[in-house]
Amino acid sequence: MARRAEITQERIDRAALGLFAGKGIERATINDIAAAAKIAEGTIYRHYASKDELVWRLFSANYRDLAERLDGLQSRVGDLRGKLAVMVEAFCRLFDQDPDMFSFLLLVQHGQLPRVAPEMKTPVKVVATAIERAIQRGEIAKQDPELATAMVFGLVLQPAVFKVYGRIGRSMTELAPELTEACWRALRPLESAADGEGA
Amino acid sequence: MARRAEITQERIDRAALGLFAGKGIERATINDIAAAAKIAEGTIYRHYASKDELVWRLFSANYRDLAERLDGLQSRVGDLRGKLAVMVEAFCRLFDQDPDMFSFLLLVQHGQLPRVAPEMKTPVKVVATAIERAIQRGEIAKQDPELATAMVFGLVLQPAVFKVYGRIGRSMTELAPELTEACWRALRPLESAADGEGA
DNA sequence: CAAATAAAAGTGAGCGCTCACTCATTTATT
DNA sequence: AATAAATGAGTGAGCGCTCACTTTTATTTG
Repeated sequence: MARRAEITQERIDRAALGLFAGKGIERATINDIAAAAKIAEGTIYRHYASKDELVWRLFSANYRDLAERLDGLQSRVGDLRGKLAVMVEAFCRLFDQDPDMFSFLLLVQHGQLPRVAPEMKTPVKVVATAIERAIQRGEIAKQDPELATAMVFGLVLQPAVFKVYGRIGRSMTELAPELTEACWRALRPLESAADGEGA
Repeated sequence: MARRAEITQERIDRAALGLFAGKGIERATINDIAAAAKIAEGTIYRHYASKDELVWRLFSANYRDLAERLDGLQSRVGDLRGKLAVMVEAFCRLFDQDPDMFSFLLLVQHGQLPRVAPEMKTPVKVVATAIERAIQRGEIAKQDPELATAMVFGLVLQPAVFKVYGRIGRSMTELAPELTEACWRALRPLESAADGEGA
């Protein structure tokens, strides 16, 4: 059993995530990470071939995980309004639970996104698919689904960024209903489904 | 006359902006910048005391400039709807004109924002002030102005990010009216001002 | 005006330092 | 005893920055 190694790897991952989120990828050195994880520098290389691989694994695992989670929730609901509600809620809850992870994802996305394989499930694809179907179904107005996806992401991510900078006091979870409402209004729902669920 | 120096400085600025936007601050070396500007490495230090200062000047000058521009336009219009329209339009136009600058601003904001003096005019403050006044005036529903500001920024910036990644084909300028509309809907306008200006 | 002088701008080899990565050795697990 | 895991001093490439020197531009002088 490689129990010892597992524990060590988890310590590395946690330490790295925190440091990356706190001071950025480049400014967090392998030495910093080793110190924070209370292991030796060389040990990190028993678990990862390079710093680059560490960053990539941390990113891709968490990114895929988020996508998987959102997709699981979304698939249990029929209408886009409901899908948005559960996904925004889940995102906000996860953010409040582990802000470091989201700082990290936001921070490295620019460097790592180009690496994601085209077939990988991503949060963007999950939301985009839900929106496309809602357009076909006539639940929301006809529009560019990519633009609609971008707007939904912006509507949720930017408040998260503001929160990271301390510009917003309330927790993301508290904001979730408002954000869902805002997404819904931005997407120009057509008059047919049940309206009037706002706070 | 220091004409020569001016030209050189502009070459440095342009080269740096492009490289920073393209490969990130840390991965763009002073050597890269000098090569792209077709000058010697040491010359850069006749104009900037350090790489850090170069980054900061590039950021703060452009950031302040954007704020100034938005504020100038915004002040000529009375209602929030109109203010948003001109600001979003201007932002989109500037983005299309110089995408590198926006990639750069988006990229470095995390590192540089903590440095901005509290009294400095920023795009965020300009928009936030306009929204606060519109709430007081009863033009839009009562709500957290910081959250509203975040939503407006997300609604415009995230499509810009998508555009940078090639997920959106149309130019930002083309999208401006749609984005303004989306902001307006997200902000929950109260029924009183003239509606029906959409595309 | 040209020649002489001063000042500014540009150059690039080299320096010091940081940091990702290695490896011979030690410690823990089976 | 054998294998796996951890250690940390050591290594060298890469980078920001310096500085002695050259070239260009501006100013002064006869």
